[in-house]
Amino acid sequence: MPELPEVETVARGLAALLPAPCTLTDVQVHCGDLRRCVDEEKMQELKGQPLLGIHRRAKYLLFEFRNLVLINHLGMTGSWRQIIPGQEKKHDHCLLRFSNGADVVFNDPRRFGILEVVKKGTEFDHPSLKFLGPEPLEDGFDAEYVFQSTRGKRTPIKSWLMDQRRVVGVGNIYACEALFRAKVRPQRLASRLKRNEAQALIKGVQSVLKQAIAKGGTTFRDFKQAGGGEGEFYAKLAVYDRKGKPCRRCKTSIQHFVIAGRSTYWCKVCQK
DNA sequence: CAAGATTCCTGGTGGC
DNA sequence: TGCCACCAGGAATCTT
Repeated sequence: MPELPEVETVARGLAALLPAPCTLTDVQVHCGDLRRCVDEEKMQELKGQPLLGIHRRAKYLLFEFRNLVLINHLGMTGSWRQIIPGQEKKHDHCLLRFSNGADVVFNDPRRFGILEVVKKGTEFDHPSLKFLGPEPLEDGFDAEYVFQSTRGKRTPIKSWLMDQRRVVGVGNIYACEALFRAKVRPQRLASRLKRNEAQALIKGVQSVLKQAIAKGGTTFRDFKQAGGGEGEFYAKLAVYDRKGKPCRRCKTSIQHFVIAGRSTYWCKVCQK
């Protein structure tokens, strides 16, 4: 599922397909019924705009054009791929044609994705982006921040980690993996996190995200890179989707239960 | 007010 | 083999 490493991988893949200078020459919205209905008129305003860059903020992709920004969220099953005309598939929602000859298509079977055009400069005022927490791989996500902002929070640390207002980009898979690396049980209340554990958690989050980016993300069922390739981090997972399998550290059987409706995996020996 | 539950959606899977 | 219940989960919305 697209979390930070997967979205970063897609951003890099698209940037490679669409190097500057590159202008959007055509927009086709085939089926705009995503989580929020795609505003086709606004999408058409992108036509003729030079593409200046493709960036990631949290789990959002930002296509920066001269005057406008296309905000895209992959949801659960969103993917971009390059096609040659006539190669459209089921669940292709939108096609972007560029002056370098590249046609890229957004496909999303489960339709949890978002495509929205906003004026450049207003993208971070968008309700979906306005209240996002710090990037986990940038300054601001440090032990002091984690320790202070978990005080008084009577929610499991795993839920805290997945709350995009606290820190962005961490979803179910990497929350499980980061907590394993930090040796902290996912069900521990955030308020009970000690200072040294906050430090360990940061290290766990950052190390797993960096390694996953290096492997092109994790393909679990759906995720595809911009080129259609699969992420190779699945083989490196320590706990996620490993119920009953031996812990890579201590050989104890990996446990599975549900926290806040989300599948959770952990080692009862390694994590305290 | 915060935190948990529910909702959206489709394809893949496992059980019978 | 066919059918069907169930599961996957990011984020918005609802409920407690």
